[in-house]
Amino acid sequence: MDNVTPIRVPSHFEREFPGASRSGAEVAANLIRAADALLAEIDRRRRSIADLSPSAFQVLAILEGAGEPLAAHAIAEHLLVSTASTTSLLDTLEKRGLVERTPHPSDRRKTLVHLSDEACDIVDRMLPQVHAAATDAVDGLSEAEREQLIQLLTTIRHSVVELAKQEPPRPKSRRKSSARPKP
Amino acid sequence: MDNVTPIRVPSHFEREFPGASRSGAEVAANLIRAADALLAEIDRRRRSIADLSPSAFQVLAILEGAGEPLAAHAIAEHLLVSTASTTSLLDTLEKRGLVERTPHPSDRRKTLVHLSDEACDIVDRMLPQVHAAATDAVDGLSEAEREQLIQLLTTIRHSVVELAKQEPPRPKSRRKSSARPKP
DNA sequence: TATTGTTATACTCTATAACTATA
DNA sequence: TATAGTTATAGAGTATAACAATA
Repeated sequence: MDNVTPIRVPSHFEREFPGASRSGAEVAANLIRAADALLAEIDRRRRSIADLSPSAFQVLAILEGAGEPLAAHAIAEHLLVSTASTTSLLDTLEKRGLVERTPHPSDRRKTLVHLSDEACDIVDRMLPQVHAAATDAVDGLSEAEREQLIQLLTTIRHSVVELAKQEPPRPKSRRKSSARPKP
Repeated sequence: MDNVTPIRVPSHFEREFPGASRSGAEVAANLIRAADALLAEIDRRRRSIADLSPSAFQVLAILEGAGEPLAAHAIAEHLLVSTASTTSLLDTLEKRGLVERTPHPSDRRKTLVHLSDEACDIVDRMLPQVHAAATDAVDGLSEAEREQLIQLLTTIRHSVVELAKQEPPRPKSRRKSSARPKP
């Protein structure tokens, strides 16, 4: 009935991919799947409050976190998307009555984006759900294990950030497994 | 120069969100960010080989992993998307010369999807890159730490899978921080 | 000249519904 | 009646390029 076990990689893995680490592949698979499951659960809870896309929620959260109206380009920078994409997101939110755009008082190039009362209400109900999901997700871990996990994940993130600074690397060979099912 | 440190949550967190766990929020944030960084690096490496979307790569990987042509609905089931969406993905791949569709010999409702030689070549160059990313990402961890990490992630995934079976839960209150900047 | 925001256009992924052909 | 696949349509997020208004 309880079928959640570690994702494992077959023993011939390192023969098929010379230079690759089997435990590395297993860590990667388990990391990505765990994060994916958690994100899906968070998204499910957010949707139980309001049917908005993750990006739309993010815009609301950014505005709420700022505690004051922001110019559109500031939102674009937080989201790491283009200003044109942000315009499109804000159009959707404005149509739904969740944000309002007003001219900036001193710089007439800018538009200030405000949260509506309904949007504030959505964020106030959404955040406890999100944090409850995180709280429940780590229910099976001791405080020591949580801290250990944070450290291990940070080590990985550190390595990946370093990799991202380099060239996409040298090609490596692959040795195809000999026996392959045939049509 | 090396600025990757654990993501932390402010100390007033549990006051603002009664019932939520600060360490849970920290674990969640670090988990999601680490997975996101790794996925971005994997995607970057795949794109250095061929400019295809993650879904398109997944179709190729599914077909390669099967070792034989698959019917379209089988691909849809692996991808967890609708058959209509799969048709669209296959259309794109076919236009690029990466897959070919042929009629199923015995069941004339079905279409068999084959990888082209070019697609096989792309997958053969792509997989070593993906596995090298995973290998490099865990470079800083001992084998014992890797195994420990896999266990911790599996515990979390287990909890989340259980949560996903339940109703999206009871609303919880939020206590807004007192001092808020004003426009 | 640089910045801000919008429009126009295009592309991807995804979905549902309606439909055809086949089993 | 059920299954396989396609088409039609729609809506989301995202991007680039061109543009207007303002600094």
